[in-house]
Amino acid sequence: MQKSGLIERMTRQRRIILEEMQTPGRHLTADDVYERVKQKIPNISLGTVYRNLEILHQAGLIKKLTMGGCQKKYDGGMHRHYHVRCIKCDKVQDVSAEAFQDLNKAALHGVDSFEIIDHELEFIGICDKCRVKE
Amino acid sequence: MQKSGLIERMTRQRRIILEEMQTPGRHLTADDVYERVKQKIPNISLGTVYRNLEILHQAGLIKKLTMGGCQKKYDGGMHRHYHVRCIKCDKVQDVSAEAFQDLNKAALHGVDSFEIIDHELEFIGICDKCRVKE
DNA sequence: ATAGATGCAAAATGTTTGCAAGTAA
DNA sequence: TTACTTGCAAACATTTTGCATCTAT
Repeated sequence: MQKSGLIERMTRQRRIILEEMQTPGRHLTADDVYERVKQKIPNISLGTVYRNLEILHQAGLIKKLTMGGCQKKYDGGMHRHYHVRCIKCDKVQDVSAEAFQDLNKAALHGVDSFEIIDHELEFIGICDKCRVKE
Repeated sequence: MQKSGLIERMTRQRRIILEEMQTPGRHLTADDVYERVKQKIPNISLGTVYRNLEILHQAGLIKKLTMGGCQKKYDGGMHRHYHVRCIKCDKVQDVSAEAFQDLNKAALHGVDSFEIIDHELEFIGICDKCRVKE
């Protein structure tokens, strides 16, 4: 992870969303964040949460996780970890990410009760065009 | 990848969807599949496509890709490859998956014009509970 | 002062579901 | 024959957007 942009304005909403993301609770959906922030700013709108999560993500301050499903999840944490997802019931379990030469085999050591079948790996970066625009 | 179940009935719709998935075109959305299959079965419904993609996925015959965005994509291909996604514009490019000790560094060799920032890795498997049910 | 941010509500997008009719085994 | 599958349409869930107002710089 690395910084790749700066926030122009730090509004109350944005600051509190960021603070909320930096606490240990992980894998928050936009709606999770909305519910949490609402306790401090009762009239914040869900649209604002979405807009800010995207901005914070693009600034490199939080991660946007794909997590297999449709609903995106956001993670303000820094420590690297992976996930196993059950092909049948969609249950997700964390995998500690250490020394993985043979990825599938290594995953077995970080997880119990899962039969590993496959994995998906996606790199995140900035393409030429967008780098120029910055 | 591996087989992990069998299809009970092979309807015309299911067979043609599967055939369509086995051609080289990759990263098809449900709607892409719908459009293609409609050329052979004009009155097929989108719901049927969704239902069958899920069934084929659970049978281990096709992969369901997360791909970062909300829209799920399906891949009938067998050869392993990864993706780079631009954090800004969401452009996706394939990465050939060979010898990657240091994953981010290795990705650089499979891709041009991207600045790699991070990656997401997700394992897919079957959990205890679901294995028992089978 | 003003570019950017907000709240609200409506729209767009993607996916799932209930049901009556149809079909593979 | 019958349990599974289909097409259709409506329902759902999630995310995005337009706009008038507000606010951090």
